[in-house]
Amino acid sequence: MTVHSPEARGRGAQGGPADDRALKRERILDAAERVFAQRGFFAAKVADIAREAGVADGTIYLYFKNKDDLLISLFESRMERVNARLAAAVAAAATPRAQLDAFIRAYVDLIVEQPTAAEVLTIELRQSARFMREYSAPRFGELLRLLAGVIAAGQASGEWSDAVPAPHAARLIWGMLDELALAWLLGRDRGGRRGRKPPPAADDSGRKFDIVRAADWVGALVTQGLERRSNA
Amino acid sequence: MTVHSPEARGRGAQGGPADDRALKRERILDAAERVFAQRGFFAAKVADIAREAGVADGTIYLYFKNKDDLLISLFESRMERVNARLAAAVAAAATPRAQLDAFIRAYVDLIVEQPTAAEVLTIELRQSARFMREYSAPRFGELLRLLAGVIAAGQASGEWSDAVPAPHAARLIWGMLDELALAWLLGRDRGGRRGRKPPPAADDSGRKFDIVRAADWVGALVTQGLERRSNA
Amino acid sequence: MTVHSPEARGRGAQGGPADDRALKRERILDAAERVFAQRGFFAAKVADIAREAGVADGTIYLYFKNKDDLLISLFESRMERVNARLAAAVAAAATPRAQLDAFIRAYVDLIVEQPTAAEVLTIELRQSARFMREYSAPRFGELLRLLAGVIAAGQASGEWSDAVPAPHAARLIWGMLDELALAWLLGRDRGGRRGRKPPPAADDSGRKFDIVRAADWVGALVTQGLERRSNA
Amino acid sequence: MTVHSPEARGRGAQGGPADDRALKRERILDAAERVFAQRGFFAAKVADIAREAGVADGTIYLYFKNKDDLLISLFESRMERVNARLAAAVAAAATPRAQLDAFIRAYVDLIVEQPTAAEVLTIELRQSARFMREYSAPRFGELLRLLAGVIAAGQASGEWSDAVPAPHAARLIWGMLDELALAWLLGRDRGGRRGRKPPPAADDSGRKFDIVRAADWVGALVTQGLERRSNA
DNA sequence: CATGAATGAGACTTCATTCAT
DNA sequence: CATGAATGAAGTCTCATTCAT
Repeated sequence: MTVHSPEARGRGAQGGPADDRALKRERILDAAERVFAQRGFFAAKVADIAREAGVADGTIYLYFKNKDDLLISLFESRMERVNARLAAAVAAAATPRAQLDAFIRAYVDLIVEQPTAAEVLTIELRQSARFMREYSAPRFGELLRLLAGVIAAGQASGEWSDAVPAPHAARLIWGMLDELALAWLLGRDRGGRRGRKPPPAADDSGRKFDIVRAADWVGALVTQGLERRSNA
Repeated sequence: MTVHSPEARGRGAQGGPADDRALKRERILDAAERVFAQRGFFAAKVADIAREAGVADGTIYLYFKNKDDLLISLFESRMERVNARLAAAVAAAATPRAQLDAFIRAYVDLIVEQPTAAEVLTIELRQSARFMREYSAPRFGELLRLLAGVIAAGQASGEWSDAVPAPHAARLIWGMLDELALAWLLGRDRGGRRGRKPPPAADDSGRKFDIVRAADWVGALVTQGLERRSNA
Repeated sequence: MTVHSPEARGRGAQGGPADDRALKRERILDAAERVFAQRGFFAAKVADIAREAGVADGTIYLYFKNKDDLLISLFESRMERVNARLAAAVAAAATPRAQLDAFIRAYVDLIVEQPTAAEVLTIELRQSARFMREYSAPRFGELLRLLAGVIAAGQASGEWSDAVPAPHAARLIWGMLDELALAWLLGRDRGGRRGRKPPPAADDSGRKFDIVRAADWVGALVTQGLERRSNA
Repeated sequence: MTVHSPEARGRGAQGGPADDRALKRERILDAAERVFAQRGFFAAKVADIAREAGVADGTIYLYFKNKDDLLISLFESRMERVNARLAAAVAAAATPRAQLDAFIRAYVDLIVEQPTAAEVLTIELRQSARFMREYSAPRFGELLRLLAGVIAAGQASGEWSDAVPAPHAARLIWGMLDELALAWLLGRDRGGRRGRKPPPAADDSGRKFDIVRAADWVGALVTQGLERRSNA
C-alpha cells in the first residue's frame, strides 16, 4: 500500500511505472477535489469520484485506504502546496511588513488561481472541523507558525507592538483571511448546483467583491487598526 | 423545508397544549445540540437525538420535517439567541469603541457560557458551509450588519478610519472572533470522544488559552493594529 | 438488542408484543435454516433470508447483530432442541444399553423429522469447522457429555468394558452418527439445486438407504463389535 | 470445471518445461493448502495464495481455472496421496484384522505427519459439504470401497459378523476416524489465529490427546464392541 | 509464460423516514 | 399525539478474474 513517489525508482522524469502510479493517484485526487467541492464530502460518492477520475470504483482503493484517507490525503497534498507557496513568498520578502503583505497576497492569489482547491480547504474540509483539525493540525500548524514567525520578527525589531503574542496574532490574522476566502468563494457564481436557487446576499459585502483589494484591507487593519492616526 | 413553528396552533395561552408542544420542541432542539456537538451532524443519528430527548424516533418528525430541518431550526434558534445578546450588548454601550468591545465581549461570554451551542454554530454547522450558509445567510447577515453598523458609526464620527469599508471590516473582525472561538473550542478538554487520541497542539496558541484575555487582543488588533504608535 | 423471551412479560400465552418479537425472530431463523440448507452459509444472501422470511432486509438486523450472529443463533436454537430431545430420550430409558439405543434412535428420528435443520447442523455449520466449533463447543460438549455419561454408567455397572475411556467412546460413537446423518442427508433427493446435476453415488451405501435400519447397525457395532461371538 | 492436468503438454521429459509447469503447479497447491488451512476456503483470498506461492495473482489462473478448481484440485491431489498410502498399508497386511488395523494406523499417521493437509481435508473441505462431496465422491468412494473390501473379506472369512453390511460398516468406521481426526486437529495448538481466544474444551476428550493411542480404541471398538466378553 | 494493475459486480449493513397501533 | 418496529434505498468496500505489457 505504500505509495511510491515519482522518483522512487531513481529514474529520470520519463514515465516509468512509478510515475504512472503517482500520476493516477494525482488524477484521483484532482477528481476528488472537484467532487468534494461540488457535493461536499459526505454527499460525494466514491463512485462519483471514480467516474470523474475515469477509473473503476475499486481502483480508488488501490491508492487510498478508504474514503476518509482520500480526504486526508487531499488535504495533505493541497496544504503542502499552500505552505510551500506561502513559505516561498515570505522568504522572498525582506521586512516583516513586506513578509506579511507577501503572505496575504500569496494566499489570496492561491484562492483566485485554484478556487476549487480553496473551496475544499476552506469549506468542505471543515465538515467535521474536529475530525479534520486532528489530521490537519500539523500542516495547519505549519502555516500558523510561519505567520507567527513573521509577526514575532516584526515585534522583535520593535516595529510592531508586542501587545498581542505573536501566535495569537497569527491566528487572528488567519481568521480574517479564512473568512475573506470563505465569503469570496461562497459569493462566486458557480452554476446552479443541486438545483438550489442562489440565496439572497448575506450582507452588503457578500457577493462578488474584489478579493485582491480586500486583501489590502486585511493588511491595513492588521498593521494600522481602525483608529485614525493623529499624525496620519 | 418550512420550519414548523411552535405557535402554529395560534394559541399562546400559558400552560396549554401549545406550551407543551413548544416545550417538547425545545427539548428536542437541546438534545440535537448535544448530539450534533458530540458526533457531528452527519454522524448523529436521529435515533440518538430521540433517545437524548427522551422521545420516540417518530416523535421527532412531528416537530421537524426531517433531519435537515432539525439542523436549520437549531441554527435559527441559537442564532436568534446570539443576535439578541449581541444587539443588547451593543445597545447598552455608548460609543462605537465601547460598542465594539461590548460586541466582542458578549460573543466571548456566549461561547464560554454555552460551549455546546457554540460548538455547533462554529464547528458542526460548517459541515457543508455552502449548504448551511444558504440557510444561515439571513441570521448571519443580521450579525454582520450589527457589527458593520458599529464600525460605520465609528467611521462616521471620525474616530475610525474609513480606509476599510465597514461591511468588510465587520466581516474581517468576525473572522477573527470565529477563529478565536474555533481554537478555544477545539482546545478544550471534552473527554475522549470517538476514541481518537488527542492530537498534538497545532501551534503554541492551541490548547487552553484564556479566551477572555484573547478577546482583548482582538479589540486591540482591530483598533490599533500592530504598528507601534509613536505616541504610545 | 436483548431478545425478550416469550414469557418475558409474564403474561399468558396470548400474543403480546414480546410474543410477536419472539415469533418473528423464529420466522427469521426458520427462513435462515432453509436458505442456509439450500445455498450454504456463504452463498446465502441476507436478502434471500429476508425474502424467505417475508421481511425487509433491514429487519434482520433488528433481531440479529449480523449474518454471523444469525448463524450462531440458529445453531444455538437447533442444538438446544437436539440436546433436549436426546436428554429426554436418555432419561426415559432404564439401562445404559437402552439409553444408548434411545440416544441413537432419538438422533435418527430428529434427522428424519427435521432434515433441513439436520442439514444445517451436519453440513453447513461445518463451514469453517474451526469457526463454528468455537461457538458450538458448549452445546456440542453437552451432547457429548450426555453420551459419555451413558457409556460411563454402562462401564461402571460392569456391563461394558472400560477399555475405551467413556469420553472417547462417546466421541467415536458420535462420529458414526454424524457420518450416518451426512450420508443419508446427501443421498436424499432434494430437487435440482443450483442446477448441478446429481453426481454419481459415492459408494454402494450411498444413496437412499434406510437410516432407521442403519441406526441399528450403529448400536450393534458399538456394543458387539464386528467379531463373531463364540456363543452367538 | 475441467482440471488442467500437468501432463497436458504430453511431454514427460524430466527437467523440461513440463516439469517446471508441474513444479509450479505443486507450489501453488502447497500454498493453497496452507492458506486454506489457515483462513478457510471462503476467507482465503486468491491473492493470499499467490503471495504464499511466490507468484503473481494472474499466474494462478494459468494453472487453475478458478478458485473452485484450485480447491478441487487440492482435494484430488491430497486424496490421491491418502488413498495410495491407505491402499499400500492394507496391501501389506495379511488378515482382515491386520488390514483394518493397518488402515486405521496409516490414516492416523497421515494426520500426524501432514496436519495441514489433514486440516484442509477434514475441516475446510466441508465448507459446503454438498458442494465438495459432489466433487469428492469418486476419491472418497475409493477410500470407502477399500475399507469396505477389508470388512467384506473379514465377513467372508467368517471372522466377522455380517450383521452390518460391509459398505455401511466402512462408512461408520470412517465416521469414527473422521471425528477422531477432527477432534485432534481442533485440539492442537496452532498459534492464536484470527485473534480468537481459545474456547474452553468441548469435552473431556477434547484437547491434546494421544491420537495414536486413540486409534487403538477405534480398532477395539470396531472389532470387539463395548460389551464385556464372557470369555475375556 | 508471467505479471499485477485494473476492473466492476455484488453484498452487507446503516439509518432516515413512515405508519399501524 | 406518541410510539417504535419496520422499511428499503443506497453506499462503501472487497476480491475473483482479466488482459495489456
